Amino acid sequence: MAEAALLIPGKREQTKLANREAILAAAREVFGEMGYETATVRDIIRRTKLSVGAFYNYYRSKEEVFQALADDGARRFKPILHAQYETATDAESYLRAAVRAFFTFSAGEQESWRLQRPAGEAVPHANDTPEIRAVFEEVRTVFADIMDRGLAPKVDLDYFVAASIAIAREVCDKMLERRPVDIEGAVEFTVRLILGGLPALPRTD
Amino acid sequence: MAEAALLIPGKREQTKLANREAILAAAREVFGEMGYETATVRDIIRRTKLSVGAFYNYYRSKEEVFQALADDGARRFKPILHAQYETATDAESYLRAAVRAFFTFSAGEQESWRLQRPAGEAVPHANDTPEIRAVFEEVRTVFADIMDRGLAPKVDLDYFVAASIAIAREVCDKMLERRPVDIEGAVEFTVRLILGGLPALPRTD
Amino acid sequence: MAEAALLIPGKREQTKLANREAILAAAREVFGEMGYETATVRDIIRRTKLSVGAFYNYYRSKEEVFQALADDGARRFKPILHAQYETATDAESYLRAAVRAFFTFSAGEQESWRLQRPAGEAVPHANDTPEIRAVFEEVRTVFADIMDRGLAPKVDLDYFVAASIAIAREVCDKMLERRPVDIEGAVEFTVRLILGGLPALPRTD
Amino acid sequence: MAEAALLIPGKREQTKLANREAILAAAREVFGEMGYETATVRDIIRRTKLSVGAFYNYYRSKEEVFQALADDGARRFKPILHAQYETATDAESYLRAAVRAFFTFSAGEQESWRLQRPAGEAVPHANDTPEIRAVFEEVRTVFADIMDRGLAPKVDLDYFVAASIAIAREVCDKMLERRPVDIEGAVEFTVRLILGGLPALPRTD
DNA sequence: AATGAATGAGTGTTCATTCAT
DNA sequence: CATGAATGAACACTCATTCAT
Repeated sequence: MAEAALLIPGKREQTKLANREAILAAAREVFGEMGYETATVRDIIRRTKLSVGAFYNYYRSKEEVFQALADDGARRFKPILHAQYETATDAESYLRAAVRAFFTFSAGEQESWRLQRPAGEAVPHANDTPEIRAVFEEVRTVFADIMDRGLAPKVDLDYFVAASIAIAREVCDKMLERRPVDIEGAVEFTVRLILGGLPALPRTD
Repeated sequence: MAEAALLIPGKREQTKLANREAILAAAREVFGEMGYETATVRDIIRRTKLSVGAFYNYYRSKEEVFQALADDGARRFKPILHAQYETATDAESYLRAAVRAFFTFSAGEQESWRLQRPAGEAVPHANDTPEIRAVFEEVRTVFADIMDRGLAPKVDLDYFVAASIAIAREVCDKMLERRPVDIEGAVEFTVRLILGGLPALPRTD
Repeated sequence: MAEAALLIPGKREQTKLANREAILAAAREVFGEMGYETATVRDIIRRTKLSVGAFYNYYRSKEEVFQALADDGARRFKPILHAQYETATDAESYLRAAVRAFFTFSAGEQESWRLQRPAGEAVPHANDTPEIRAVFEEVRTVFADIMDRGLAPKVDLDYFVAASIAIAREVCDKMLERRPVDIEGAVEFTVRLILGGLPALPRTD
Repeated sequence: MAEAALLIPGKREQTKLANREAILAAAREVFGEMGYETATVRDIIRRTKLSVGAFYNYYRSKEEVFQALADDGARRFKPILHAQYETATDAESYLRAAVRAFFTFSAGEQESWRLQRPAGEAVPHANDTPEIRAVFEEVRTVFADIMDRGLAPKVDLDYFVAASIAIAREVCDKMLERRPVDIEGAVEFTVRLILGGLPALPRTD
């Protein structure tokens, strides 16, 4: 029985997991709708069967659940992104696959992160979220590799990656505002802008 | 002496102006460093020789300084932007001038909007500031005009403008992080990426 | 034991009730001593074992405790007043019973509403409290009825009721300042003044 | 010239006096409309040609102007009241004259002290104002004298004076709410109620 | 004297976090 | 572990009063 506990989770462990997940889901909604600062812990647990106290059993702070959310996104997205690289044959096919993965992922996050921005608050583009940072690092690594292997001209990598991600993020935003959501159109636009611009950039080699 | 009073502002008037400016400057810093929600009025006046009460002599609310800040930026930047358009002969020269103006302006804003992010808060890219919105509108108008006049291929204007601004903003950010700040290099990179990508984009005509 | 839980309230429930009552009592004192505007929420909770935050667990605002206080008084006093009317055989016996009820009630409110006036503030005779207004309405209705039934001469009802209540209130005040508190003497004085004066008043029929 | 200064006031003294009076008048309005606590010094000086600073040249505090207001009323009303006593031949004629004087005075105070009560605030019946207290003392003295001289039955003077004043105040209030304001009717009602009730009161001799 | 900007303690209220049950 | 009442620092904002001009 003690061994079993290590393998199959007891009811206790299951509820614990479910609760963690419930809080995370509620937090995703709430942060999306109101922004980190405006959202209160009570707003989060209200969308849950749990109590304020329980919240603190699962996360040490409001801050922590925010990080968890970000980490969660990164954990889910990074492998997808890397898988694209493994199977890609050239820069274009990698980029297209990666952008498509990102857009699909974002569209799937539903209107969760769709915001209804409070007054004049800064849009939580969450540029510095571990989630985005992970993506950033992955893309950077991949492009560095691609350029190293001579599959693309060498350019200012920092600028290029930052710009590429910015394009993707912004087009993604606009895409999600339209009905119906046209992922393929947005992917095409993004990829062509990035790759079309690439050869025109100042070389660094 | 009595006549002079009509022409040159008294010391009082001068201090008042200086105080207004001091609060605005402090607010620029504070909002930049902590974001609108996180920043407190006390944070702002702490960087000032003034008291809480004085803050409310100059601005009716925290919200109002924020707006004033935004308006101020828009007021200063939009004419510059439009002037470029008036003297530009083609899309490229306009874009180059506009981007250069934006980068120079931003560099001039010093490290005011330089950030040292608090905890896990969303970076105030201030996407929705009237300042940025004004820029956005101006750029959009200009590009619509350019495309109408056949000086550039017709593409999805919404995506294109959003992406262009995103590129500029992001490259500008990176540029400001480097020492020395190389405005011309950043301008060149930005313009080439945008205009290089433009012909590759899906046409809408 | 489980069954008992259904019948007798848990300790928690009891403390909550006690706290509500404590806040109400403290508020009664504080508003009595300083008036609504002057009294601060902190003044109230200071007379309590609770914290500022707890106050807002029980009442949504300073305004709400004030209303609760008023409603509480009205709820307790109005039925007493009306019961007197039901059992009274003539105007005098009703009036005497009602006045006695009011004086007894007021004496029972202890020195709660006893005041030790701050600076130059208007004494909160609380003329406009729902409590008093309820009394006012009740008395007015009864007297209208009495006059309609010819049990008393018809006079200016507005003046008469206002004057009667003013007399009662003022005599009550003075009564409470004396030691020992002589309810019967005060009742007698009040009733005789009102009913003695009534026949001398200008008729309106 | 130095002597003249003692007799006829210079321009300086005249403006000073006028300013004091202007503040007093504004304060009367403002306190009447908003109540002592709610009214701000700025509310007062705003109805004046003066500045905040000037306010403090004439009165040391908000509190002081309130007192001054009360004293002013007392100073103006007390002589009128006493004069009635001097010329009165019996209790009734004194009372009638005094009440009429009071009602006329109050009606003359215009809607100044007519209030537009803020939310649930205690009505500033200003029971404890020096003005009212002066009246109270005068009436008390006169009635004590009248009873001593056997011109009226001896009753509980404290109760009687308090009740009489309460009646007058309340009927005055109601009178001022009606259009047209009928001073004589109100006087008649008040006097008859008081004097009609007087013989019925418990004797103390 | 007159001005009105400056001051800062104080107000009602919120909310992340703790802790007794 | 779960609960939700308790806590108190913090917030935006007000206002009587002071003080440099």
